[in-house]
Amino acid sequence: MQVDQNKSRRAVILECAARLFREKGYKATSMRNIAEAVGIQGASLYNHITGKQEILVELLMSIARLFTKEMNEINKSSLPAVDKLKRLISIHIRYTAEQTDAISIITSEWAHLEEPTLSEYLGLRNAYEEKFEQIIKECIADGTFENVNPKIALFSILSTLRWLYSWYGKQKNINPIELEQEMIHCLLMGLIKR
Amino acid sequence: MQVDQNKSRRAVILECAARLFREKGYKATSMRNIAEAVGIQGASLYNHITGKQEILVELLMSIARLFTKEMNEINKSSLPAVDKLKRLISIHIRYTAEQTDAISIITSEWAHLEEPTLSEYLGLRNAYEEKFEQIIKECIADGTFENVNPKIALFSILSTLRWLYSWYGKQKNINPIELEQEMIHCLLMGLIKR
DNA sequence: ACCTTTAACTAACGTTTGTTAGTTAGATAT
DNA sequence: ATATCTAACTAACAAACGTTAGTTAAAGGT
Repeated sequence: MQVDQNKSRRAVILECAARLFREKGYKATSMRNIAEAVGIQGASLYNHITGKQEILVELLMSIARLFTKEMNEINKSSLPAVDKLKRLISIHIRYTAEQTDAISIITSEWAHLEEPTLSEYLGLRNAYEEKFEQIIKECIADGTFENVNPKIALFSILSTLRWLYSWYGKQKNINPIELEQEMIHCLLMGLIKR
Repeated sequence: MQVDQNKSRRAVILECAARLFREKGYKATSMRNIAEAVGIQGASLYNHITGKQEILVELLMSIARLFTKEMNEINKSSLPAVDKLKRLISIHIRYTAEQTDAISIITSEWAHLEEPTLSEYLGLRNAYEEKFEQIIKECIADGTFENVNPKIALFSILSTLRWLYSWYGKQKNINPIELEQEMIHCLLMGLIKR
């Protein structure tokens, strides 16, 4: 029994599917498209996965759980709230660079999840956003931020981080460290008290 | 000949299609879905439109041309660059409120455009982004903004404005005027020299 | 040497897709 | 009154879809 090769084959399928889902979207990508990218026949995919939806679930939920875990670890720390935000920005940039395809899918294809996974995903997302907002409120409460509307600040920061993938990679002459510094500046400096 | 009713029927189809494209995506929305929303049979749609792609083209390009026109008018004015940015933010918020479905589609479904319309759309979008970036550069040149990376500032602002639709409307207790003020604050204050 | 497992294959299924063809009832124009 | 036009209908098409069934060749275990 070659568990190792089995797993790697499955990983290749997930990888190819992620790339195609990103390029064409979930619905526009057929099982035969994915199979062709892997180099096998469409029906052969079913030796490794139970169906198309399972691919989406696996790609999406693994990322969702990753961000949930990171958020929990940050909240366990005793960092000042504004440093928690900087860590979050840093994490978004890192995962966007490392797993661009999967990040792209979680941002733009989550609506194709079927129940009950859809509810599970939305639960994780809402929890993440609420914790994010809570940190922003802390920044206001401890006097670091001006008295901005926390929901608008949250939305402004999160939408930029989520759409990083569509833009990162096209810019050749930006290194990740500069990017991180500039984004912290653009996203947070408007909120910090002067 | 009832041109008026003909036009309104066509408008209803575009409206229903926009809503469905937004809710389920272009590929996941069938012609029969659209027809059902209108209250006719699928095949009857073809008395008013030439096909599914035409609906997407019409919805998308009308918005693209709208933003192109607004950008040109702003650039014709002799406003200070930072006020041009404020006008752009204002315009994005207004159209997002007025035409949420179409705005949603231009942000998330443009990739389903077929050639040659796809190239035409991307041309308009690139021109818009370049003019937007040029205004940011003006703000840096005239000393209003700090010496930030203009591409990162552009991306940060634009992604927030583009994703407004996914978020606006869920927030009951925010009026458009407050939203505009807060967004100008969140998006621009981090850039302005202190 | 024999049995089991793995992972590929071909063939086919029932459904849905976008679209076309042909028809028809009612409104409008002459 | 007759002809034309509009906008709906039913029926059907060919293609593509996700998926299932059954088969086969090779690899691994005993």
